[in-house]
Amino acid sequence: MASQPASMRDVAQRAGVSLSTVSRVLRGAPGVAPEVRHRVQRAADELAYVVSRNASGLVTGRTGRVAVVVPFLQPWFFGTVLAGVSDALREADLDMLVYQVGETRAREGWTRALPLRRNTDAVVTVSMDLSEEECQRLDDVGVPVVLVGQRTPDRASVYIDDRAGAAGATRHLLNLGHTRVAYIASRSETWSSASSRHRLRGYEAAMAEAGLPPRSVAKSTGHAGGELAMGELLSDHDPPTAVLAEFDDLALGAYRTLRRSGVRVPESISLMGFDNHDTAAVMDLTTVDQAPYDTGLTAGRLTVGILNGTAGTLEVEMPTQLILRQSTAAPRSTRGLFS
Amino acid sequence: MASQPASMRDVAQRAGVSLSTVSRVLRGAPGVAPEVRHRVQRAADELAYVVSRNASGLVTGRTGRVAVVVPFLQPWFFGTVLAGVSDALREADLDMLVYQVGETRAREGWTRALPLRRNTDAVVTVSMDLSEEECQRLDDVGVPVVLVGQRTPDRASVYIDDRAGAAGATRHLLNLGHTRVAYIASRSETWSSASSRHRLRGYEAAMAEAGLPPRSVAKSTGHAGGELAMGELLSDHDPPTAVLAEFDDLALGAYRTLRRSGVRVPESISLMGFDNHDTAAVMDLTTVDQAPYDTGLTAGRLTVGILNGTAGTLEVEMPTQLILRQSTAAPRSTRGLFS
DNA sequence: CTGTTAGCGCCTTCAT
DNA sequence: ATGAAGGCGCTAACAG
Repeated sequence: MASQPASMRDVAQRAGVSLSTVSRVLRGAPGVAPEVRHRVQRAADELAYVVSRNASGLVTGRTGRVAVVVPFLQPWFFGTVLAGVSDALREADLDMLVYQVGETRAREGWTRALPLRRNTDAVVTVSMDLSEEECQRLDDVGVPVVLVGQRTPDRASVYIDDRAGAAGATRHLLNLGHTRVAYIASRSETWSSASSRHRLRGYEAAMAEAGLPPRSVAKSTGHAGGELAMGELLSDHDPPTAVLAEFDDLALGAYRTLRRSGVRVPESISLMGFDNHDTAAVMDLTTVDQAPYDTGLTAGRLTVGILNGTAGTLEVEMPTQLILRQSTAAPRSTRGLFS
Repeated sequence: MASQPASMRDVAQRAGVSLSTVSRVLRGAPGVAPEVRHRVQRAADELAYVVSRNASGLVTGRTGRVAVVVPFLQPWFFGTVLAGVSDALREADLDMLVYQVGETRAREGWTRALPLRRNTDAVVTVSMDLSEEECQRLDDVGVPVVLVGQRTPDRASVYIDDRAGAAGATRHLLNLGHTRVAYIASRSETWSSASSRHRLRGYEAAMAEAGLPPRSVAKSTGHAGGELAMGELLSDHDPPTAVLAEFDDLALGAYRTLRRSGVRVPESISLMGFDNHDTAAVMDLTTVDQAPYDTGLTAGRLTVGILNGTAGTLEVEMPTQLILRQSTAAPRSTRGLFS
């Protein structure tokens, strides 16, 4: 039905007022008699009228839309961040445009390929690990940029302290009495993320602090990587009694190898992940939570704040939280703090 | 830099042509001399100019944007569907607007709350299980609606045959030689989804066909529901030797109960899920794949087709695929087809 | 093949 | 407190 959706003129006509009055009412602008305001409101409702952001944006210069750029959409993590961003934008009545960059990222100039220029009020990037040059190219679109999952000085960003999180996780294992604590890192052909580097450093720092030698393996990504890495660790001369993985996926892969080898968790080996993936809960895996939803929410609100000129701090560090489950325990042979 | 982003006029000036020529070039419209076309293109590139969809949409009546409405953004499933939709829309140079309805769904009139009216060329709903009335209200926004994960006669929709999928899964278990095959369903306080009902019916049909009595339990959703349901099944007089769960999450919960009870999978009980969730792979869970990415891709392309008036069939049924893993086997005591 | 003209629907002056 | 005019950046007819 409705071959032509109602326009502002229709509302004005129906309410018996002028266009400007309707505009004022719908925008919540002051200077309209309550009675009139009411009448217009009702006329708009009856016609199921909605302001065309297109048209209003044309004149105000604001689009009422925020672009969120993610490398991939599948992984649980991004969906969760997006949920947070979405909720925050909703509060401010902004729409969310989602761009999945994926493999095109490699290609030079993905930032140009996206029709960001005049179509967005702000850009939020999630885990994009942008170089300074890429950031500048984004600046060129002329809208505020908010970086999620990446800390960059003097830029609006929301991130976790990967280093501290990994160090805390390592200390948890050390406090249990473990002395041979190994680390499974990921390795990608294309590029190593800053987050990945920070976690490794956190582990190394905690080990150094305890005066213990670090031992880390990096095979590939995904649980395949975890499986292989754990295999290698098991063939060490003195296999570790505790293993921390860079993220849950790796830990689950490692877990699989352990199960197959008949090594019991946590009796013989304690295993820890990072991220608090859904599956970690099902598998009773001790891990580090980084609250991606909250990160998204915070980033969304920060974006809104910047747009409204009410933003305070531009750099927000989100806390990480140790989630204790059944996969870690004091080593059998050694006496730990809690045994 | 660029206090004012370049407009079409700037490009025209720089290329030494008129506005319409620039417009034609940028739109790929015919009737421009190759040489001029080239010159304009270059001018646009140099100014990093991007057409304002806002302005062009105002006159063409098309926004260049498609809204995708999902109940939630977190679950793996939706991210995967969105990835497919995103890729399809990208092919057609359309932007993707994402709306997470969440709990507001319950509230009357969520379809009004969304600024869909003049801001979108089409609406794609994912697993929204819309009532006829809700569909009609969506129709009122005056744009094509594509339903994903829901089959509704005479409406554009992309869905899987849940009934056939569940029946096939059940038959797999029957073919292995199982005769006591139970089903774990989900139960939500708020509403039962059509998909949920169809899967149950598929199971029942397959059992009936084999002349066996059905046995189903429904506790709650999530793995908690699976844990409880499996507990109940284990206390049956004649416990099942095979269990099919409505979706992987339930199956994983059930798996947890089995592990705790010392019941071995698949030696003592075969366990099957549905959906082919990430975790199912890690857990070696036999399941039914429904290729959510392909569903999204198909839905996206269908949407584009409808917008271009080149759409063929409006109802697309996506195939499901049995994924055989280690969690199902022939029953120990009975002789099955393959033992 | 190219340029000119008239709006698209709305917000913003400025008058009243 | 309200209305009338102008223009945001672009495309769709026309005219040349």
